[in-house]
Amino acid sequence: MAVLSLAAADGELRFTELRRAMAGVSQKMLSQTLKALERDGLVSRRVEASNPPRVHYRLTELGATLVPPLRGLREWAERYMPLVQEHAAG
Amino acid sequence: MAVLSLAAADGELRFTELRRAMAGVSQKMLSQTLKALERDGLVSRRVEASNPPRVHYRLTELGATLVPPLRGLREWAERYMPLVQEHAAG
DNA sequence: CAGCATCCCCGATGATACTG
DNA sequence: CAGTATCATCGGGGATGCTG
Repeated sequence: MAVLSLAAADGELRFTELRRAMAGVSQKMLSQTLKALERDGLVSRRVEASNPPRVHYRLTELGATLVPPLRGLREWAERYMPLVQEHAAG
Repeated sequence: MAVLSLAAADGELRFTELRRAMAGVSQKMLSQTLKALERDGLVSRRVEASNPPRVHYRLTELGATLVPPLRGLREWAERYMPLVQEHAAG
């Protein structure tokens, strides 16, 4: 989800911008997720040494390769999750 | 993963066949997962009343729509996970 | 064979508070 | 602003044993 938000931005996003883009995700989880994505080489992190500091995230080339498959899943969910929920309910 | 195994079989699979196809998944989790997939309308279940009983699973039409996006993810993983692991290690 | 029931534990996650 | 640290919870999931 963070990957898709960064892809949609088509460039860099700051931490707080990501938080806004991903409502319902706690700061802790977003922080952990970004650290993991960075460790895995999918996202790169750039710190702007101002006051207050600004931290910018962007997809790496490797991270960008993940975007199409993730989009496929999200599109499936948007199209079919209503049917799934209907079946699960009834 | 169960969905992809069923798709690969292009028909029905019995419980034990699914277990074999998905090494590393406990019986409990496979059972829970299949029940959830059935509840969600992605998988259908057919009980052959023999002794011992045989239970067959197959994808529904809705379940089949999920196959292409899942294949996309799996293909990404096969291609790029080695790079991810290398980055995470080094 | 295909599960369900039970026990148990650990790790993921939230809430809250603190920091450079 | 962009985190880290600490505490508490709670549920996912393994191990095991039983059953129609």
